[in-house]
Amino acid sequence: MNYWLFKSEASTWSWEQQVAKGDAGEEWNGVRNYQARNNMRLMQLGDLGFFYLSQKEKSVVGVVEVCALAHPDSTTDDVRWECVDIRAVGAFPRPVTLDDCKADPRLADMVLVNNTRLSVQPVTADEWRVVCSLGGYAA
DNA sequence: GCCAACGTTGGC
DNA sequence: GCCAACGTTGGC
Repeated sequence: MNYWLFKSEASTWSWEQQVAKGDAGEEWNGVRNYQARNNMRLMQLGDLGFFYLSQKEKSVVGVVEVCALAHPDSTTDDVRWECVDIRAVGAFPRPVTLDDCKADPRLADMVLVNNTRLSVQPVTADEWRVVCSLGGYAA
């Protein structure tokens, strides 16, 4: 079981849209970055991830689960780009902001804090527990 | 809206 | 294979 973080802009794909897809989930398409794609190729069914909103909210707002392994991205014919499907598992009672993460010494090495531009990134088990705790989310 | 950081592209 | 130019992301 590994942990991840998926970054989205609310204006492009919001948490509400993700939740509306229900248990069937939706493919996390549109990623055009090799590092992000490679991370998705490493994902296993049942892996969990944070749903993070960039730009305005800059907060982790919920938890998602990988429900389909990496497959070709339906939004392009370019065979280089693949994506997984994810489904919403639960919302954070309290969103955890980027500032919250920066302020917590236990999250000093979190990719979110150190590589702002990577849109699909790994999260360690320790970081997972800390962020869930800050968000009042019972893992 | 600006700009820093980073990734990608393409000429050499 | 290097690197300059360019494009994009995302925090501020």
